[in-house]
Amino acid sequence: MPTASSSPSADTPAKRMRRKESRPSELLAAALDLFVEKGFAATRVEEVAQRAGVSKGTLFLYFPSKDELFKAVVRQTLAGRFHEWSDEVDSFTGSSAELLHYGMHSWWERVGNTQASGMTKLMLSEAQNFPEMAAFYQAEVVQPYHSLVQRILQRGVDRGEFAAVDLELATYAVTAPLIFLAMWKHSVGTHPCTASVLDPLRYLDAQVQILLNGLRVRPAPA
Amino acid sequence: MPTASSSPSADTPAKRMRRKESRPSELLAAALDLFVEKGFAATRVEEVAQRAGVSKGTLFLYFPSKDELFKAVVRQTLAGRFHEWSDEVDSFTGSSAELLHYGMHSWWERVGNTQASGMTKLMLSEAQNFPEMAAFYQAEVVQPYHSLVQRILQRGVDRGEFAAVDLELATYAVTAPLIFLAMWKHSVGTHPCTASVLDPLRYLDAQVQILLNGLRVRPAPA
Amino acid sequence: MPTASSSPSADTPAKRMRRKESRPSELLAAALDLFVEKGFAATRVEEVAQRAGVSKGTLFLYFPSKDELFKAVVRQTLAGRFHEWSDEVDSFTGSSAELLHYGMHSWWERVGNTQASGMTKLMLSEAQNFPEMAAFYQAEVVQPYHSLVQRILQRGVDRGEFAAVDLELATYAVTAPLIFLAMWKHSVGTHPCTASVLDPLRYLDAQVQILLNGLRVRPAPA
Amino acid sequence: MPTASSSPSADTPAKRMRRKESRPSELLAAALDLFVEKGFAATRVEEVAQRAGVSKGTLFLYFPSKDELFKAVVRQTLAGRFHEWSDEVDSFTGSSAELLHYGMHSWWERVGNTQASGMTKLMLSEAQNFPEMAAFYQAEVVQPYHSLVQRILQRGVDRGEFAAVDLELATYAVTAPLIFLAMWKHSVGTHPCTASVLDPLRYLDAQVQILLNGLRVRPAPA
DNA sequence: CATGAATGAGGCTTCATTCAT
DNA sequence: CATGAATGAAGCCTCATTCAT
Repeated sequence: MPTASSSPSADTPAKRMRRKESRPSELLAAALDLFVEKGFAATRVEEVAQRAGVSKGTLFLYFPSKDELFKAVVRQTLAGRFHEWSDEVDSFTGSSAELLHYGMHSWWERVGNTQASGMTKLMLSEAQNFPEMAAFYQAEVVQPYHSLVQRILQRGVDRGEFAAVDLELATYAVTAPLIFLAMWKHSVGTHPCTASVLDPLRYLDAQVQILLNGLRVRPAPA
Repeated sequence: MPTASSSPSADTPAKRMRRKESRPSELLAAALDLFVEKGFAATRVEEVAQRAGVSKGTLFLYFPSKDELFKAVVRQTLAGRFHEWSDEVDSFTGSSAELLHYGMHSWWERVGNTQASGMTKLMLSEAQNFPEMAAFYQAEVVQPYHSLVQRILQRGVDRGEFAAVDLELATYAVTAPLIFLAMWKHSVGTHPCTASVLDPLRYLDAQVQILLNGLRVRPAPA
Repeated sequence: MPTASSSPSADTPAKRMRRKESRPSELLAAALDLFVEKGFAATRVEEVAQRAGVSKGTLFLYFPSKDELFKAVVRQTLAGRFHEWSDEVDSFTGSSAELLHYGMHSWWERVGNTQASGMTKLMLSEAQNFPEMAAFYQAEVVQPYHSLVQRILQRGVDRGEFAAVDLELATYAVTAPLIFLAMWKHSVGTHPCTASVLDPLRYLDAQVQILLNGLRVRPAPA
Repeated sequence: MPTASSSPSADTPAKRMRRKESRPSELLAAALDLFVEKGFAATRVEEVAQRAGVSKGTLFLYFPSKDELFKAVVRQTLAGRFHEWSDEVDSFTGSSAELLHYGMHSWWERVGNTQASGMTKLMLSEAQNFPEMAAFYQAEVVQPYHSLVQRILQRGVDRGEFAAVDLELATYAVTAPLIFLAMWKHSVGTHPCTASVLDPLRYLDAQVQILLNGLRVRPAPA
């Protein structure tokens, strides 16, 4: 340890360099928080930069505009998680009722109860102003999600566990409570006075039960 | 009365028409459209005025600020319709299953399938930025709605038609598809490519069925 | 009194007609009050109209613009009073010291302690923005005033009552306390906390005494 | 160090010069000029910015609003100079008559004959519209000034140089010519035709003489 | 690369002025 | 003549974006 060259002395660019790689993701995380919290228009880029610990100008080194920052947030938050979930469905060994229950609770744990669900709200709210983004969201998020749910339902039908209902409608039936929870969490759910009224987990359990009743679930044939 | 030639018919290009009586509602209608379409922040007051056929300054003769215009839209669109609906519930003579079906389809006809549902989306999206407005919405819209649904469900329970489920959760179960439809209609539903995928009426029917199954509806005791 | 034709029945234009003549002066009075109270820019024409009991449009029937209204106020308030005062000086029979005392107290009673002094303040404040008006004020008010004061002083000198001072400077010495009182009355003097600190009449008395001392007043030679 | 060629000399037309340090004072100077010249309401912030050589937005980096800019001008121009003046009074060794003469001429050199006297005019003119500002001005400018003048007069009385007059009134007698000069300089005094009529220094000399006569000045007792 | 001072288009709001009734 | 609803230019202020350092 001859010289303490690694210590961040006054002008050492070490600190900057060290974090250069992570700057975009830090900015995206800050932007996600603020967009979800305040909406797109009400969020100022300077706030995003501050929360990410950089200056306003730096943000524009990584994202050419506020619009592009928004698109990047959507892409990062929602892309590339369906592959993993699809594998889980494929390798699931329990009953389809259990799979449906597992899937919906998984969604809550991994999406609904995280900032990611804020993006759902954000897309639904601001999609109109970003047609390009809406198309992207439709193709990269809505469609994969839809397929995934349909595969779960089809599995139940194929195995004789679910009645042969209209899969399209049933998919929406699954989706509605998730949308509802996402919206609830990020709107009225943020007010303390109303926050304790709805227990999301109990609500999800009840929804699964209703859905299964609606699907006239039967035990897997022996 | 062959031709009402003296009436200032619709297409009259006359400027400076004096119609103080109808201005507020025209402005509110224009504002509703644009707020729903583009969100609060992205809507410019000049656009609202233009769509209402007046100049920017005229808007401020009737609403002291953009915020107040927004509040007025909320009031006009959502408040004060629950009294009528409450009466309908009181005087309903059919089964509670029919009442639930009727209520949800009524909502679709009178709210969901109109611009009014856009305000639901808007409130959920922008409420954070208007704490005062959020409180108003909670008190004047959410609470009355909640009470109304609970009364329907309680009626079924009291008459032995519905199982004695958790009314709070059941209310959310009723609400979720409505929220879903409202969000769907005003986001992805506006794109032609996706518009035909979901038939709201069939979806509602299916939801009612699922709910009734979930509530283990039984025929009214003979 | 055969028929009560003079009673102001519903649509009788009598009331309007009766006051048509006085409209301009009512508007000028209202404008004077408000201009003095709030300044030119901060006074809205609608306020002036309201205080005069007419509508905004009516004001523009009598004055083509807010600027012209201001000019009219200046003209009306300050024109044609010097002739009367000049006569008073001519016919004054007492000593010149008494004349100076009388003149300054007269000014307070007729100008300083009325809204007219507000115009002094107003001209001093806003003259820059109305070069034309400033010239008018200079010619129609300042010059006549100046002449009047100089005649009083000259009278004292001619009669051996005042020392033969620089009349120009002496005129300003007379003027300063009047300007001071006018400004004081319409600025800090309006606040209750400071209003009672200065008694204008005592202040004027003291000023006259100082002036007379300064002019080394001597009794008129026997 | 023959030539400082690298320094950004005065005439550099470069835009986006970064001079955070000097911006506030440049803006304050520009604002002072314009406020004095045109009044508060008639001065547009963009004018102030232009005169300071910056853009509209830059002004708002340093002052959060036009009102605050005005307050800052008042603070910088008038407050915080009384301490220095108070010291001068304490350490003055001449007669009280000389002190009075010195004080009034000092005022002319340091305030009356500078833009600072424009703020006096401005406060008197616009104070009504800024109650908060008026209170600040009263506390930070009027009161200290008043105390200072009274101390000068009291010194003369204590030393037997001045008659024991009403100090309150005497203070106003001292103040009136200063107010008069300030108003005169910034209203009619700006017009060339009238500018040469009054020589402020001679006027002040005459006023001092009148005051001293009025105070029945006597030589300091031997 | 990073900074943050500077920019200026654009939004909300006011209000003098117009004009159909 | 009188009204007051309507207009639109103009002002204050914000903030996404740029760029000299």
